[in-house]
Amino acid sequence: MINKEIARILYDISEILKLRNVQWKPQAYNKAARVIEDLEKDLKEIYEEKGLQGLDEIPSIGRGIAKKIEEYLKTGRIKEYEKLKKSVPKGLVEIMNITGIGPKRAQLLFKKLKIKSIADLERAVKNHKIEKLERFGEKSEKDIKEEIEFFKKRNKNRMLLGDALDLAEKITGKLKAKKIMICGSIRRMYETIGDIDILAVADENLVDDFCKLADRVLAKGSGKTSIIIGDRQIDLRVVPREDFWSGVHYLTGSKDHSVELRKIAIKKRMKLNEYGLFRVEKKIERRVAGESEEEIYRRLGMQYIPPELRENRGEIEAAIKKKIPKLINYNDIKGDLHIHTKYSDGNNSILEMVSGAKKLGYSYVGISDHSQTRKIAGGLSERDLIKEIKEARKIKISGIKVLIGSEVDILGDGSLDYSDEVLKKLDYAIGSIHSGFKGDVTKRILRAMENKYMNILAHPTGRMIQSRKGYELKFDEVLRIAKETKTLLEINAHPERLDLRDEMIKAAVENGNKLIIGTDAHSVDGLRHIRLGIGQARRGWATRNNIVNTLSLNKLKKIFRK
DNA sequence: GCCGTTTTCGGCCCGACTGTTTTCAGTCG
Repeated sequence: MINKEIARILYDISEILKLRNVQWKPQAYNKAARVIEDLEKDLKEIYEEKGLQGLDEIPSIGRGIAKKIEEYLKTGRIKEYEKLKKSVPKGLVEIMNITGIGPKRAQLLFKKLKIKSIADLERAVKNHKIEKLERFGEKSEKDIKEEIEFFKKRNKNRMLLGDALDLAEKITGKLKAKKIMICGSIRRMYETIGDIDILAVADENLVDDFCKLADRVLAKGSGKTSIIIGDRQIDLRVVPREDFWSGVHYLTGSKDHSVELRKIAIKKRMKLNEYGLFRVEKKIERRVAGESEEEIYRRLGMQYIPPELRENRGEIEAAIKKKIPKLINYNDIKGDLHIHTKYSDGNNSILEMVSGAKKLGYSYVGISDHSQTRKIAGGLSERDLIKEIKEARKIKISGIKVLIGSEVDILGDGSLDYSDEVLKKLDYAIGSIHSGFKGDVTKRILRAMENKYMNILAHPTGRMIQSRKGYELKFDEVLRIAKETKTLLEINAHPERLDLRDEMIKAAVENGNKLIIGTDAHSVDGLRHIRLGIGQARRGWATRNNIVNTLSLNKLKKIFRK
């Protein structure tokens, strides 16, 4: 997608401008780059439809940047960018990737020591040239040395939400505090995580105990401590009890959301920071909110905004108009229907998976092993499937009903991997694309949805976070036909998938499609990932009504009859 | 460079931590 390329250029321009001591513009370019990165629609498409005007209408993009985008779309380059690149030594921007080195220090290093790459910097450290510079010293040199080492082995990939959540909970589990909460992008259930942010009201020893977990301590203060574990940064902020919720709000972000709220506060002659919301009168500040997040939003004249929506993607406007929907809750799910067992490529028996589901408090559970063509995943022949159906039908555990389904491959021509005769014996069928990503996948999916036995379309885009882009899909078409054929769209909660993505869930919700959250669990442990799917659903503005496995089994069965 | 119920000009979020400082600049999130 061209958006990523353009965003990268704008980021680069922002960094170069910083190096050149240009005021304000770097922020403007940075903001525009972030907006473009997050944009659903292709810039090329927008430009073809509405021209320069269309680009200008995108928030944070004005005449200047719109013209540059136009130039890039037309010619594949931006003259001013080429010029800017030549104006600073290549590699100087790279140096700013070293933590602790910003534009000012990068410039100084270049001016005094002719340093224009990380390799140069490393040599200078070795020869103890840095510590002699003004405003540098022994400690700075040592820090830079460590940061270069860290930079080299740093895994630049962000963590998957599932992994980050597990790690964060492991850390908070080891700490003793009066109050403690995981904030940041984890609390927003963003699909990938950079740093982990934790806020606490301290017990004695909290900060010391936290530092004992560290491989490296980056900063240790009474309010803010940063450590590295493995190749991950974890920030701990400690606040007095009365500042806990304003602190949580601040640390949850997103940054863009907070900045927007602060601007609104200023217009109302107030000030928002991590200590609360303050009314400012004659230079005297009086706290008017901060006991709770609800209070902060209320005093700003808007509805409460749940963390999963705080991305400055329209939620603030909606909250002012009191149009924030009541999102699905984390305890609303009554059953999980995307589950694998030993019959195909799962690790546990049907009985073990059902017991695991029962422990989660579900009232029903569905088994869905792979179909015959998926040999690599232990796909079941028709005979084996009939055997599995028999076994599943025998399982009786009080309080939980067992359904038997299948995750059936959608074949190259859009037909399903079992005959209708076999599909008829199942309680439900999930259709999946597992191969042939290059072809016309939309066509295959549309045809498959016409099959009256296919109730659910699994992981609709086929993407794997950070490793596979997913197939080209005419999503509007899929939404339309899914609605027409009463096919449910899955929100796959597997940590590597989270498919549908948040914006697509929102589009589905707006279009009136019904959705279902499934874990794709291959073990009992995998069942707990349902919360990732719920988080994703919430990020897509989904309510209970949009998600069918919040319904009782009887109501769900009615939906299954196509 | 972007943006507008104080503004089409003049603002642009806000505070913590660190090192080298004698009151602060630079960097970070």
